[in-house]
Amino acid sequence: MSSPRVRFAPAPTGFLHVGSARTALYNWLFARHHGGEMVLRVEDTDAALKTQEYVDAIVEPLRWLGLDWDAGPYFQSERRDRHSEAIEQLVAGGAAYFCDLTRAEIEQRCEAGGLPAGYHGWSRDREVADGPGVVVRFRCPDDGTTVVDDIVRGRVSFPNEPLEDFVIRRGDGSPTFHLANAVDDHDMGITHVIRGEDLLNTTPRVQLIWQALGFGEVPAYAHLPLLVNAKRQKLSKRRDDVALDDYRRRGYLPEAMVNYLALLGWGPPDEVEIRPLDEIVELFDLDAVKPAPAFFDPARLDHINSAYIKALPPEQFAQRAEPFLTGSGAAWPADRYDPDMVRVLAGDIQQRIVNLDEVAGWIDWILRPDVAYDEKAWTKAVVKGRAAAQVLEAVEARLAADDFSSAERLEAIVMGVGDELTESLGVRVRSQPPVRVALTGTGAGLPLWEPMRLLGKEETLARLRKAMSRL
RNA sequence: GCCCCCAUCGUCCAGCGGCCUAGGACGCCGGCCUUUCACGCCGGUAACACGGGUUCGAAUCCCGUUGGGGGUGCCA
Repeated sequence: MSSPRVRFAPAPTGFLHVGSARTALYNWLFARHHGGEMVLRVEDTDAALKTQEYVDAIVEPLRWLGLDWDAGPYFQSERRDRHSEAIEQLVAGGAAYFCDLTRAEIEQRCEAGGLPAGYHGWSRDREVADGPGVVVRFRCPDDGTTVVDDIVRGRVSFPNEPLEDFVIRRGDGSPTFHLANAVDDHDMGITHVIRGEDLLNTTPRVQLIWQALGFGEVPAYAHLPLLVNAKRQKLSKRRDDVALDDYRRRGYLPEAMVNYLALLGWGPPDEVEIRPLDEIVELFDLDAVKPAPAFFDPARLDHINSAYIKALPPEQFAQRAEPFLTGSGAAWPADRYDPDMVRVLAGDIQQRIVNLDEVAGWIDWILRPDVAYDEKAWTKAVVKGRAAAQVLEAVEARLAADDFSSAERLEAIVMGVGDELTESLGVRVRSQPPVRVALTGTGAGLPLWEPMRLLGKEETLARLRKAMSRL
């Protein structure tokens, strides 16, 4: 294939939808695989949406994912003159005409004529003059078929008959997206239009405009399967988690997100699903994309994210977790946070979390000045724990003589107390549970010894004494 | 209503006429490991929607049915 040129053309809605992100990714993968180019074009036919905030809401998530583009961002709203020119050309050639019927009038006529709802070509020969509030409609063929050759779906035929003469210029003079789409795709030299299946039905209109404008051969089309929720409905802002940025905030890694998104509608031939992006670029192609809708499965995303988190070197893990530990929402004094602590504990934390926002839950007991006891754990390990008081007392005494320079030695000391009491009392005594609850407040957590060393001698002894006094 | 799309384990993907008593992954279940919680490892569960064709042979091709979804705007 000779250097394709694709475009990602989102509407500015204030956030980037995961479905849009998938579309952007597939465009990007296709362009990169074939050594082509990608254009970013913001479909702001409504110019009011062209604010920095709305543009950032598209651009930043794309950058976060690691997707770049070779041209743009272009703005549809900046091409208004060119669109008007195309509309004039269509009107002059008779392919489009003016219409002054309002929504209410159209309804009235339908009712009066017993027709199904919609516009039925009434203004075609009324010779309406242009003016404020007047729209331009495209004259659709009354019969025949429009054929869309789709890379994912094969040949799709649409009868022209049910197509109404649709609006290509609104009453305020702005172009609608069908018109702008055809003109922009043509002018920008787009060779492949890759987008969601929800737009498949609009393709005949765009192609009809394309032909009427004398643009020649239409681009190749590829309509990607929709991303759906558990009920198999198209993901929607109202009922589903669709904002890509929310996933970032919840601690998903961009490389995991991109990897997962690539797998919705496509799979590598060798069945190795978790792999670096450059390998996906190499293996990806549009003709291998599956046409059926794909469920955006949070459980699977979690699995992939946890795999990426586990693979992070300690240094990097600490670095990437930092934003989740230093925010204003942190439940500890800022000066207690130490990036080196996370680096040291990285391995133990990594195997226990799915998202970066879970890091805090494993180490907050070290960072918080006070222990928050989980009463159930306290009761089980300390109140009902065998010889718990003796364990705490002995551990405190021996730890007081240690310098806390070695986690291994701390482990030997605590476990040794358990073994000795087991021997002297003749029953199995577990020393770890009461110590763990005394220090962390909970019954389960990271392997205790390294964190204990990090917590420090003074703090450790204080917490042990506090637990003893609480008994 | 009309138009369009889709249909392999619960989910995602493999299979593009014989290699399929249908493969991988997630999930789920069971076991091993483990003096916390996890990780890890091993094993198991589970699908070609249905009915007709075509063919020596169909999960794979065709038609229909059923089911699901999308579209039907002066949104994109």
